[in-house]
Amino acid sequence: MPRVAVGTRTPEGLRTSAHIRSVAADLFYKHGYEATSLRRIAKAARLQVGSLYNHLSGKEDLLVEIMLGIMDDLLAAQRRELEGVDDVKQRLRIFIRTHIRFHAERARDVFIGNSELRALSRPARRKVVALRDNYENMLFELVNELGETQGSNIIEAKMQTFAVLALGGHVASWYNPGGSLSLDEIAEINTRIALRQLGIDE
Amino acid sequence: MPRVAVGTRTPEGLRTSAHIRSVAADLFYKHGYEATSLRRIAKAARLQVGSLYNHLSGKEDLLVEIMLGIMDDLLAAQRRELEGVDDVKQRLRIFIRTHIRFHAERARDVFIGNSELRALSRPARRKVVALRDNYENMLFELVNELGETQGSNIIEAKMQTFAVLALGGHVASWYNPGGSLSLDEIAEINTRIALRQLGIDE
Amino acid sequence: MPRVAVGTRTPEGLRTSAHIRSVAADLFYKHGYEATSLRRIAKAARLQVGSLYNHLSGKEDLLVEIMLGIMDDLLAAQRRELEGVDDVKQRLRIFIRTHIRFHAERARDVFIGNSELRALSRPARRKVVALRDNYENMLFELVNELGETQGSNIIEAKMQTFAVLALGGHVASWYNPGGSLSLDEIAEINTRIALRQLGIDE
Amino acid sequence: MPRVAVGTRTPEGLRTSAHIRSVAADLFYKHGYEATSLRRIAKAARLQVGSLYNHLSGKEDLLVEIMLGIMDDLLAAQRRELEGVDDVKQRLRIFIRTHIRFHAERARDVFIGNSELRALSRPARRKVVALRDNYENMLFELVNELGETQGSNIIEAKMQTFAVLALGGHVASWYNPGGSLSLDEIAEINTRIALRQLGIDE
DNA sequence: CATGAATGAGTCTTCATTCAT
DNA sequence: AATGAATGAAGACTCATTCAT
Repeated sequence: MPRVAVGTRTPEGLRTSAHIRSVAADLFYKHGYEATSLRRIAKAARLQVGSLYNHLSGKEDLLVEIMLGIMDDLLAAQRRELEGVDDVKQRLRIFIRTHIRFHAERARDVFIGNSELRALSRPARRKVVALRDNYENMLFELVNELGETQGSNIIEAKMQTFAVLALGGHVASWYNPGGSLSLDEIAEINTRIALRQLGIDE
Repeated sequence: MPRVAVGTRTPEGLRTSAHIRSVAADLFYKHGYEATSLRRIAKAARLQVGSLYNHLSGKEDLLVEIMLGIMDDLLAAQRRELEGVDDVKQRLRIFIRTHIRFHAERARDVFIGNSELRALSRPARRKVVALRDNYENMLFELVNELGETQGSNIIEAKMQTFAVLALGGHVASWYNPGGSLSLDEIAEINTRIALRQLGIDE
Repeated sequence: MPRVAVGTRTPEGLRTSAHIRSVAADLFYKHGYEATSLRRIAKAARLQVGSLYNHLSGKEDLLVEIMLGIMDDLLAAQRRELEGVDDVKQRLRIFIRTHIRFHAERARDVFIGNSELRALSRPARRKVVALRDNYENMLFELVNELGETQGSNIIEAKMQTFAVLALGGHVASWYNPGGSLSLDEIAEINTRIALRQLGIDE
Repeated sequence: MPRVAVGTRTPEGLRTSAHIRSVAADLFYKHGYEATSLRRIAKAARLQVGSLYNHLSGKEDLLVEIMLGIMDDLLAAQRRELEGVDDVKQRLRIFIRTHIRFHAERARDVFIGNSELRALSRPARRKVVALRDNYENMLFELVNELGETQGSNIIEAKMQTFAVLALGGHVASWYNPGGSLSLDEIAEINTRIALRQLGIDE
């Protein structure tokens, strides 16, 4: 179920709507949600401020859509990649690689997602947090399973889960497509780093 | 050289001044710098907004002081702990433990320091970034030395440096003094996690 | 000459047009003209805001039509009821009863007419005021005639005219079809009250 | 207990505060509450819009203070005038005269009070309505007492109560200090009109 | 030092209206 | 006729900052 905008029925309007969202995400990424005014977004989208309201119901809309969208996509990506894989170690490897890769590929939105949770109103935050907990649990269970089948390697499951997740967030905070390392290289290296934390060093 | 506030000569004023800073840090931590108005700070400090200006020269002051202060303290802590230690592996272990411990103990300010860089004006940001680069280099060099003396363990020095630093930031983002694990336990566990990344598993 | 709307040629359109006006009057009654936006009217009429302009030339249109319409109808009602009656006292009795009854029956529009005069633009206001003066004069002359033929009863013709008219307005402000008194009873009682003011107590 | 403004402690500020309220009442009277913007009020008070907020906590404040103030004063005036008077007919006469006189003397605020009830938020409206019910009851009881002691004169107590109150409102809607009749004359004439409604014609 | 008050630019949002489709 | 989208002005309110007292 795609998250659609308010009152955009024509293809033209749909493009405008998407454009606004893209421009807004850029600005949120660069300056932060609170520091980004609708004026600025409107100007960047070459629109009057009031016109924005044909495409959204309020400033928070823009943030909520980014945050829910990124979590929807992330969960979907993991489910897709993990489908049909049974071996725990293999699932862990895939989960982490997908996690890192996604966090690099979608760095902008992922970064917003990680830094602007506070800016959400309570009900919106609840929804986002639910998805994040969901995601965190997927990894936590894998780490636990790993511990049960390979015992000695796990130091403290919760904290190691956190550490892996944090690595994704950190990659998102500095990844830049024009850098000296390719996306594949970054994914590969950081996957190995994360696996090492879990005691898997190959 | 201690970073002092504007117009705080009397001991009473010094207390007020410190109180304002503490209250401000709490609010920055909870709601973010941009989302925290001077009015809110004034109310929390039981003052009128105008009175704040007897203790600071502007809103940014509060942020700059936190950010420079935390880096000063962090660098000082590392220098103190590392003094007289020569063995690379030992130095690394100490650096990481100090890093994690500091990030838990000073979670509030460290978290602000990590999330509000964007909010700084250019000149202030430059100063803070210089200190952070400085700090990053301390670790980077240790990681490199480790690689040179123990070769095979290092995957990619820069990225592993980042990974360790990120771990501290992440600890700061969830650490809570009332939690089920003690500060020592957290420092210990996360130090082991970080060392593992670097191929040191003991 | 009936006051018709802009661009309502088809029977379907005429119904839409009337529907808008009815919905608008409801909202003006409940929240006042200034506090009622075209958006709200459109939503209540299950239309888009832009579509309203197929049926009216501007927001004021809606108000002007109500206000002129109510005065047209009121004047017409009085002329109809008074036709062929010659006796002054009898004419007065009929005028007042018709006045009260009309103000209860048409409470919604009458109330709008009394409270939103200020909201009209100057030219529109002039037209409405002319009709109201016209109406006021009908009663004023009756009161004067009464005074001339029955002398002592009139205290101050102008003010007593006002008092009677005000009674209608006040009935309109609280009349509710579902109340405990019937329309006939209300008309009867308030007619007696008004006549008493004029010294006619029977 | 006087209803005071927000944050006005200096005599200078108090004067500004009173000035704002006076200017606002004028504009509410002339154009209505909804049609009066804070911009307009600020301009009329020779202030910046933002400065208004040193003297009030929001636009509604201005309205609430007028509406509660007028009812406080009206109730106080009646209590003062009725003090020590026992005879029902005499009390009624005094109540009505005071009612009319007050409605002429304080026409501006009384008119606002009568026309802007809808504009109030629910909690504010409740407070005002409670006072109005209170006042209405004072008269209703007098009318009932009159009916009990002089039977035949009362047609329908509730409606006659309304009629008398409405007369005050109507006087307030047209009274103008520069008119041809003095305040005393207006009070006298309208008191007689109102008493006549109640069957007291002297 | 603290305060109440002022400023002017800014915040998000809503307004009536227009118009191509 | 109806719609989605645009406009530009205006809405109430908050902001960081200044300053006389």
